[in-house]
Amino acid sequence: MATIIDVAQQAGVSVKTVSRVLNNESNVREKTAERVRAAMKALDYTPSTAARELRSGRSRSIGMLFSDPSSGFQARLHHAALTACSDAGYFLAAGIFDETAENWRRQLAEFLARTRVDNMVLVPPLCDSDDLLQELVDHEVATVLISPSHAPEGAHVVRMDDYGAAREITDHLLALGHTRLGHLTGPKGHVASADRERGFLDAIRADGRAQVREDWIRPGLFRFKEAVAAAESMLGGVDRPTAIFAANDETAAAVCFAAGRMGLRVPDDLSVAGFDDAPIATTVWPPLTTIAQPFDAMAEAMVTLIGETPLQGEARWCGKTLTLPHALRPRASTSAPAS
Amino acid sequence: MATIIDVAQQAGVSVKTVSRVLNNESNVREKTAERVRAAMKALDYTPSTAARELRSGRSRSIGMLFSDPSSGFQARLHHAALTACSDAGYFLAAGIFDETAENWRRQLAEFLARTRVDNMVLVPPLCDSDDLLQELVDHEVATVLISPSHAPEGAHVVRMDDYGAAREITDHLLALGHTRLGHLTGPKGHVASADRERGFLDAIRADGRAQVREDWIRPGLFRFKEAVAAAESMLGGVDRPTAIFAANDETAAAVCFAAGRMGLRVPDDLSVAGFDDAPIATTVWPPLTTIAQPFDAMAEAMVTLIGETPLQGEARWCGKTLTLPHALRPRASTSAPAS
DNA sequence: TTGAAAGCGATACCAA
DNA sequence: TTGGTATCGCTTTCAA
Repeated sequence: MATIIDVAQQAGVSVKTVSRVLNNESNVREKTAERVRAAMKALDYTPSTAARELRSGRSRSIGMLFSDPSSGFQARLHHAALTACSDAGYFLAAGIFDETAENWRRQLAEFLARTRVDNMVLVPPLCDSDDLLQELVDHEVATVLISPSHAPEGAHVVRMDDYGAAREITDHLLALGHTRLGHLTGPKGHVASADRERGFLDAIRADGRAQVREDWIRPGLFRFKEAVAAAESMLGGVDRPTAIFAANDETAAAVCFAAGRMGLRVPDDLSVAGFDDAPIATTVWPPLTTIAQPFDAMAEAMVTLIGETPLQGEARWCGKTLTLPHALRPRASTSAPAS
Repeated sequence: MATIIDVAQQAGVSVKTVSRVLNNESNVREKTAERVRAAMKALDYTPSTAARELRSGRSRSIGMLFSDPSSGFQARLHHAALTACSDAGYFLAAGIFDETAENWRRQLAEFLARTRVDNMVLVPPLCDSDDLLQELVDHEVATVLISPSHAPEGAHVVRMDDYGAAREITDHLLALGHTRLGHLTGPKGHVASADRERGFLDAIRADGRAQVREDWIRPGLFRFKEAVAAAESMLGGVDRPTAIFAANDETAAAVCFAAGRMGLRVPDDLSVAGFDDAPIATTVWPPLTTIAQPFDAMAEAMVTLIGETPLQGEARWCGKTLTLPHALRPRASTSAPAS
């Protein structure tokens, strides 16, 4: 494997000049830089990460902590982060972290010592732990929070607009002609699903034609079983909604399940919309109309933010908030109501 | 952060001795080693990965390539690998790899150059690409294959016993008293699901009481929609199975869905069993009886194998095959048939 | 704008 | 069983 010395010889310059080109330092004549780049390509040169890290003290790794990597949300974010890091030449150092463990501070210290990252990404629900963030600040680790409930000082935030997305998907149902709309909410205390409920309500009120029916807003709690029960009680009588928006895709699938059990066909007799564009949205039949969270864009934004964050100084702790655009995915589970 | 020199001074020995302790070399007097370990603990010393990698040329990273990280199987393996690596002090360098891309060789070379791993783990379906394995051998990268269709020369294999697991879950249904058993197969060419079908058939034949009914063995193809159709045609007549074993959990969920639509209750009117213990197995209601793949054990085995693999020499290419025990997870979706 | 030399923190080789 | 010293590939410092 070629080293920086080989490149320097090939290009007829000093190693320092090669290093300058490698780090995009400005004070290199363009012609020289060109020659160096050609030499790199000719020798198929890749700089040694180990050597760079050793000497510079800074690592090309970004830390990412998961509390429950089997959760679909975290897994998808993980994947997106992997891709984004790989594209930007970073390394993703993922770790499992148990925030409820007695010795979590020690766990964290070990992770930091082993990986030597100086940037960290926290995904829900870890991103809402102020203690954890404080500990990271104490370790001088700059942090990006993904979709936190609130935006604390001293951390960057990357999020999507749950409220706006919920309005949009509700508007989609209204535009199809539905005026009898039900909603399955998420768990209490889950800020994103509170936003989704608000979006649902505001969309209906803004539209004017439909009415908010308190008994058609029920807890789905993000759980299949509870959602089936809620949907069944909502769909039981003759006076029932023609469309239901569930706060996530699992509970939307549960609505389809309940509808099937009651002899209602989706979407002919009942339109169903979900949220997240989780794998289940396209495994069930019919596939679910839903909101795709901008995982890829979030991951890219996070890498960009980290790239812009200086290694030290005041500016390191100036948090920015980025809100990324989601996408409505209309699929076969929603259609105009039967007249 | 403390360095090896600090530790050496604190312990009153040379750096080389500290290095020996660090690497568990045998030729250190136990008393000296003890003193060194005490010094390490006192100084809260963590060796610099960068320096170790730079000097030794070997990396503490294990590469893992995914073709589709959103697949549940790959995601769960990824998680398990993450935990196992973290426990064993390795780093997991995960990468997205597109085996169908024109320039896959270049992709691979870049991954290897950037990560400098000398051990790689391949998960399905990548683990069945002989070209990829050959390329890794050419790059001197020792490889562990997870659940490959066949065991090629020059790679370790870690797998589970799909055939035995299918027999076991079928025996579970037989033991409950079912004699009318249906099966939803996976896609053609998917070796694991062919094994599952064989296990199903052999269990029935060995039992003797039940009979194999060709028309109760239908393609589920691992897809919800197809599985719903297959289940509906199987359950349509009065002459229908009292239990169905689906080759994975998604299609087992589809069977529940179809049953609900036809007014059959699970498990009272129909027992349903799946395979994989995927998230959907516990999201749907009732939760599915299924087979848990030994992801954690596989990941640990993979790390152990890699730890035992020498860095060079003939022994590096002697493949071992490890078959790990699965677990039957009896849940509410199966019960004795109504008499 | 460019280069020479020192050194990051560990391991390897050879010597004691 | 132990220690001294060169060295891995790069960045940093200082000088030209």
